[in-house]
Amino acid sequence: MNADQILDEIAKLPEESKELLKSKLTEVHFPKGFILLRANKVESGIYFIRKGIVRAYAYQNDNEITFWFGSEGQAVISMRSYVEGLPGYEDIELLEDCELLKLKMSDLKSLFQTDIHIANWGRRFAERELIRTEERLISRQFRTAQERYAALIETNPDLLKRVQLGYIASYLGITQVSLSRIRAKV
Amino acid sequence: MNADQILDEIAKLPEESKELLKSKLTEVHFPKGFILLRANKVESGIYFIRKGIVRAYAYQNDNEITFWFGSEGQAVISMRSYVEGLPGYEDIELLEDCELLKLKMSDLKSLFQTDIHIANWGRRFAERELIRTEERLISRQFRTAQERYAALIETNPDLLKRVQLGYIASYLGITQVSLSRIRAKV
DNA sequence: TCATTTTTTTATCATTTGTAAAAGGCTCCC
DNA sequence: GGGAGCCTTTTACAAATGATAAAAAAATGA
Repeated sequence: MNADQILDEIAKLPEESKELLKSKLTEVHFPKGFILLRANKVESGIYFIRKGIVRAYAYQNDNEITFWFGSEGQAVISMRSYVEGLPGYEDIELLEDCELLKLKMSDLKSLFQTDIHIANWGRRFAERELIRTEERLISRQFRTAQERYAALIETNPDLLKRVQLGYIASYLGITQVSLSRIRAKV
Repeated sequence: MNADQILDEIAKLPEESKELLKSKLTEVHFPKGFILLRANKVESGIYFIRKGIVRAYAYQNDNEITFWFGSEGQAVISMRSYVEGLPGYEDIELLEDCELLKLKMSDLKSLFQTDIHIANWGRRFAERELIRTEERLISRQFRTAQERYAALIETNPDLLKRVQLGYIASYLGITQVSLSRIRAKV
């Protein structure tokens, strides 16, 4: 996935604004296992995934909980750092070798002040993330673990092939043993 | 709560832009029990709560699930209508007589195209809602029902006084019986 | 390829949570 | 003051999920 595709997917931009935004992107590569963002740290960058898959996780007491997966086209970002300037709660780990586009939050935020198209692009970005987050919340509140697993297979069959079941169980909010039981039933 | 307070709380606006936005607000009153937004309908308005408390709920099979409460200062909005132009999943019911400020999405969206300050205000609005939603999701994924109840008392003691426990149990993702058990323990 | 490590499944038991039904409280209105 | 209706709590039982341990399967690396 290239920069144009990623930016356009969020919201169409006039050519001039898009070039402006693209000029702030730099390509970076990191290997599988690399920790891209750190919990309890104010992060200053946003990354867009050109290739690869990542997970966000945090600790509750002593056990690690995976609560997000990102793959091609998605933005890797500590929302708390981005929106509130506070340390985030999540580590982001690369589950494959990744090609990423890096954007400094400070660059983006100055563009917001001077280019109305980019300000609206940023608005669309937040709105899309909001809808995604709301859908995850509703899925969690309304569906049983079994239904959530079925929905995941439906909407994101890739994930099952690329991510180990322990992480998926954690994402679904159940133990790996429970996920195994669910898989055995179906 | 007045319009200035509500708008400023989301993000500061230059006086001129603020007056522009305020000129699009109209005050409306509805009684307790009124259904402000309807599920499966594309909604065209945003409401800000001056006074009162409301809940969002939806149906899963035959049982109703409350998944959001809004009170003074908060925006009542079908995010799916607002962001994607699609029918929302939620009914919004007023739990008290309410004083609301109504804003047409169409008015807001044209201001986004012409006033960069309002575009950034709209961006901040989405970002703040995003953080709130993310926090609810994380609370749900990381905390037990008992911890979520304790957190609710801590951060929102008002709610307990203004909303009946059946709705709160549903919001916490447990049955009213379970909530009773939790309350008995503490 | 074989040995080692990691991941997934299976089995058992303990705990939590849900369902259904009953009882107790509270409020409102006549 | 006393019902009627709604809200909340309690109880008993059933179902689902978690914890732990161990076996089986798959992946990794020398």
